[in-house]
Amino acid sequence: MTMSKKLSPQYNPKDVEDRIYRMWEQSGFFNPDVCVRKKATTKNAGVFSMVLPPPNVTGTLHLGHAFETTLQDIMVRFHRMRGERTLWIPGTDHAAIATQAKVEDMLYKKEGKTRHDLGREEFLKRVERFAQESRDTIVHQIKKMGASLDWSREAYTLDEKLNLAVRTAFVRMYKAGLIYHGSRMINWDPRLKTVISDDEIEWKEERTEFYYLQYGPFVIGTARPETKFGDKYVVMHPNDRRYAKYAHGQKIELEWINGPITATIIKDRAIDMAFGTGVMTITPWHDTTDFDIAERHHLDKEQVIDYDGKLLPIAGEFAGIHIKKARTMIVEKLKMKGLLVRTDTDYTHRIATNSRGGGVIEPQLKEQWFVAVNKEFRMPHSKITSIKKGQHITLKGIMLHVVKSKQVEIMPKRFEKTYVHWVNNLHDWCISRQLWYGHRIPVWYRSTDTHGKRNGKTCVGIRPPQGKGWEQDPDTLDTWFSSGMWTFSTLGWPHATPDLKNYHPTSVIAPGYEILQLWVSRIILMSGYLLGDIPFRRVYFHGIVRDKDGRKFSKSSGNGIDPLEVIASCGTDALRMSMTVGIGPGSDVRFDMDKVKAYRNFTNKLWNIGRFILLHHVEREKAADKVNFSPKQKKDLRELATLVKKVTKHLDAFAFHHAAELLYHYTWHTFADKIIEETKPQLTGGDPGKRAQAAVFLLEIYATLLKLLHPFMPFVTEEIWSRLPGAGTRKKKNLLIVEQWPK
RNA sequence: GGGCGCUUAGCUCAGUGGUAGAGCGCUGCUUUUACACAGCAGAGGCCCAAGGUCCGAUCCCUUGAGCGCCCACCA
Repeated sequence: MTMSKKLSPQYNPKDVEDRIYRMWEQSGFFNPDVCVRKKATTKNAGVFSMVLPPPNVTGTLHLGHAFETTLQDIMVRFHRMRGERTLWIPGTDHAAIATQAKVEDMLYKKEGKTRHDLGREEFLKRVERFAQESRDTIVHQIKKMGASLDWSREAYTLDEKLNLAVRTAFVRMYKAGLIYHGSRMINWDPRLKTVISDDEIEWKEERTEFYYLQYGPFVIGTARPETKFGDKYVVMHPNDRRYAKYAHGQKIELEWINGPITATIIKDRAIDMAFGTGVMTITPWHDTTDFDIAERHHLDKEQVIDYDGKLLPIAGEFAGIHIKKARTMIVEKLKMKGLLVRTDTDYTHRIATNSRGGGVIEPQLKEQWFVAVNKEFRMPHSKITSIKKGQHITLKGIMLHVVKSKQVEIMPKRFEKTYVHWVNNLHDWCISRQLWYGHRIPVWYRSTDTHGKRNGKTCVGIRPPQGKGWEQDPDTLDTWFSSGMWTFSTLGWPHATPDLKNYHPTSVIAPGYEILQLWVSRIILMSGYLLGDIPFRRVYFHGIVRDKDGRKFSKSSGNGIDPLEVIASCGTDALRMSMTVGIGPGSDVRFDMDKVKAYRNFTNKLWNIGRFILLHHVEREKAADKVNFSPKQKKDLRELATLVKKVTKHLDAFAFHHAAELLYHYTWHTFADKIIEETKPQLTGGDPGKRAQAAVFLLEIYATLLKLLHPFMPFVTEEIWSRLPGAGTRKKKNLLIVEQWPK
């Protein structure tokens, strides 16, 4: 009776959660090595391993992270309780461009300075400081979610350990010819002064004017007259009868923006005869399509816009003017010269912006480092089924093969199509960035001429070369290059560590579907080449958490909710349940505080069932260890056994929403509403033996429920568990986190 | 222009080839000694539309409508 007095009629998560989490941490059970040592599992037990998709150190976590963390922790706790050697690795991502942009922004707002005012070294110190603060906040938030991560293995994508992995990867891929330095069309952000990859682009619709210009005998259409200075090729379809009298290669004299020029006729099938006038001029330096046409016909390519977004001398009187300003001026001049035929005003087109900073992307022809995805190479080693060592293959080939052959299973299945489609259309991956925060490219040059042209020696190596005069490439690597190695760099690669041997390939990875291209596919690529292996057996994609009205959470709409606020008002267990029940795999979630409250009520219900049972605990003391159950009780226990089977089956199938709902329903509407109510007369009756028998019976079911509910609601279940007397046949009492999963 | 997803109770969403489910909300009763963050009772649905397959469809197939997302170099 004494214990029950301590229990208040309302469960108060604030009194419980931090204490319980500390207890788990001190127990060491988040670490599988400790689990083996303390006999919570064995050396030869099966393995369940997973990496936490590392959050960016750009600030704080949002409800999407809470959702993601919940799903993963459910898996991890389930597998740990099943006695598997369970490892879940935490960490954070330096998120090069996002973090740098954020710090630059703050620096400018607070001090009016740019990164160049501070210099590379000082600026990086600032970024490091910011990253460290973010990392602390994030770790705190993750712990508040109850995540049972092995903090002794925490990693950061910029750790020296991971930096070695990155350099090693770069060097190996370079030597295999899979990383090359070359001049290609890239996406240039004039604001952040860096290149970004195709996948970092965010397209925005924009209404602009569409101009029809007189170009000699032709009329051409354009939305961007400010790029047209260098246009000296006019292209049309070879089958276009309207222009049959013009021959490929024919020269035409015409009056253009800044005076007379000689244009050359080009016939190319890329032209859409039905669009506009069926004729266009090309700007090969600043447009992918135009570049391809120019390549096919060996045409000149001239830069028109510089890397600050200003026009170059080729623009004559407009040189030095920013393209934003230049457009109206140029249109004005065209009008004066009578070259403007007409203007459409309701033209919408899509402009590319940098999703990490918002700058408008200007395509440029520029030298960068790339990963060649379509280049054939000999597989250096392979654990992948039906790809042999020495076999000729491409990176794209590996990426497709492991998924199509189900060595990597994508769930829900519909995302497999997205993956395959994306990989099929994959272009070479631009991995260099003109940023300061990130992994420095492990390439050194000697003797550069005054124009910055490398006419001397190049050294690509894991360590700096010996001798004088070597200068390291100033650029850094795409943040996804290092996070693409996350599943194995965190386990110690390139060293052959025990962790790598024990826990790789990982069992599952559970990111949001929006990160399929950016991250998941990159890990498969990197792991496929560098380890000749799959990085994980399963990808379980979850959806996006939206607000009550279905909008995405974002800073601009000011609808962000801090998970910690929700936890403060309803507790972590309630938040976790609300992000589990009723959410189909891969579907988006609308966050609703009312739903959290509903599960806070459930948490309280579970708590009060415990209170009630403990109230009658004294009766149980007098009972024999083993009691005989009545036929009705046996029937109830059989029903419980069925529940155990169903819940286990659903968890194995990643159907967390089903498992949670079953448990919710059984606990409340079968156990509390029916079984307990039916047992009450016996429990409060005059026969002490029967009273004790009833208490044992209820405790039997309740103990099983606490175990089943633990992955979903770890705090309240562990707390109640710690107060329960030994139930049924249990001899020694463990922490619930390592209790054996019911069979 | 391709591809994908969604359309089920007032709201948010699960779900199944055989008379429809949850949470919240709503109505009525109950301050019963675990819980009012509760209990009991209840109202509420041509499961988007039209065809087809089937003994039988909300679930499978076809077409269409509305909404949403992803991908794509239309100047």
